[in-house]
Amino acid sequence: MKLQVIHDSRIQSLNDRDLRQGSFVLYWMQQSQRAAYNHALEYAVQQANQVGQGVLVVFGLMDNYPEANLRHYTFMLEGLQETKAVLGKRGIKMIVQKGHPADVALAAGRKASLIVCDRGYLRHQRQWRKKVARKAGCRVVQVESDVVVPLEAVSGKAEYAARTIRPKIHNHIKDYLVELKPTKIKKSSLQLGTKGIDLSDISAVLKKMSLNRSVGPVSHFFKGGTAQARQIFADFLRQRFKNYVENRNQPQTDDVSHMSKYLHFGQISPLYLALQILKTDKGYKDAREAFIEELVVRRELAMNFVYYTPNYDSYACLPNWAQKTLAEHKKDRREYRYTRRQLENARTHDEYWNAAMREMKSTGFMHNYMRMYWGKKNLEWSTTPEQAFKTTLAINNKYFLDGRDANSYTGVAWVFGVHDRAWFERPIFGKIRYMAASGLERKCDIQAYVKKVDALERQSRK
DNA sequence: ATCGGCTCGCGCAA
DNA sequence: TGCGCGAAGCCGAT
Repeated sequence: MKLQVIHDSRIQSLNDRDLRQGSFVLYWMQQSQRAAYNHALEYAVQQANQVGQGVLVVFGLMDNYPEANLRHYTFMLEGLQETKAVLGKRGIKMIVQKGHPADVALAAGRKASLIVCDRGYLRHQRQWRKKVARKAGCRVVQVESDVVVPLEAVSGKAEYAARTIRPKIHNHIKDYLVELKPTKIKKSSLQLGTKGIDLSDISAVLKKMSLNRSVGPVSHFFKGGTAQARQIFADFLRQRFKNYVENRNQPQTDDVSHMSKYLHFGQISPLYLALQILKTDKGYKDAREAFIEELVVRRELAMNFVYYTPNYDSYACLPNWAQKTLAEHKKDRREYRYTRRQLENARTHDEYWNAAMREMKSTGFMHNYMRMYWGKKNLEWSTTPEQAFKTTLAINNKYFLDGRDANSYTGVAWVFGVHDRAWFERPIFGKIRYMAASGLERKCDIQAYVKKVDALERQSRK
């Protein structure tokens, strides 16, 4: 049987240890929480087939995950439940165990011949993998499955802007837009004795966990899982894709893909989405290009940012020109100033901004165009830019299903000048790009957006 | 409705 | 070293 192609650039040994005479190959799943289009999983299957063993998949479910709350945990568990079931049908046992992910991986890996892990670009994700590689008694191999073009193949440094990374990505993208079909397994792992928690009742699992419950689930808007993601994306391609170019910056419409939350939890593969786009009618050339721009160029610029910028979550990550100009305007008079509480309660004088905040709280999502406006106003209405940065990131990560993503950190930093250029100097913002309510009125039907959010809020109260 | 100016720095051409 | 141009804009002039 022909092996599925996994480029060498996706595969990295994280330690120098050898394969061991164990009883299975362990796939420690953490970022890529899916059964399909998962290079780490397929690599593990290939390796297991070679030594005549099965693949055990383990996921570490942690109490009090930093900044996560009931909303995020619910969405994630909905996805994990499905992934476990789908893997089971393929003869692959998946267990979810409570504990710190690295500890769970190490414990499950004691009898493994080899540990395979997937890849994440945030600080803690990298630390966990490092720890497992250091302490494991066998070889640990990391397989990238979270971007279309592996980061190091694109660039070895923090890119300055979209325009600098764009040609570098397009130089390689063709090589990586290749199908990844499931490799047939030679030996089932379903008989392995290792026990995990029962995922059949998600609310029962959640009840027993220690976690922040201040923000409720949004399953009636967005349910977690690969099947849901595929369904939403298929609907997008069928109904909304034709409007994408015209409407993607029109917040009163819903002509967006809604994939970012599924991408964040690894429930859908960016490669799968890109390949689906290639299958669309060639007549939608502009929409195809615009979507690939968002999915690959901008998303992978965000990955590049967090990977090569150690302090991606602090104010000091901003470029010098941005910090300088904001410092020069620190003392400027602020006509409006709101506390974090006022902001979170959507109690500002600006009904457009309030609507954006309400959409975020009630659905776990905010239209992309409003995310920019929302962030820019946080900067305008905070006492200092440093405080604005902190508050914006905190609220972002609290309510968005895709909070704490590389795109969250990059999106917030963009508000303060990252990947952007200088503009006409004005109060508070200095040379940072400004956005105004009048711009919303000029460019979109912002009243219709407010009404849309009113309706969404009513729906969420039901 | 459309246009130019504003402004910084990267990366390429020379 | 010079020059073009860019993650989503604003504003005033025409």
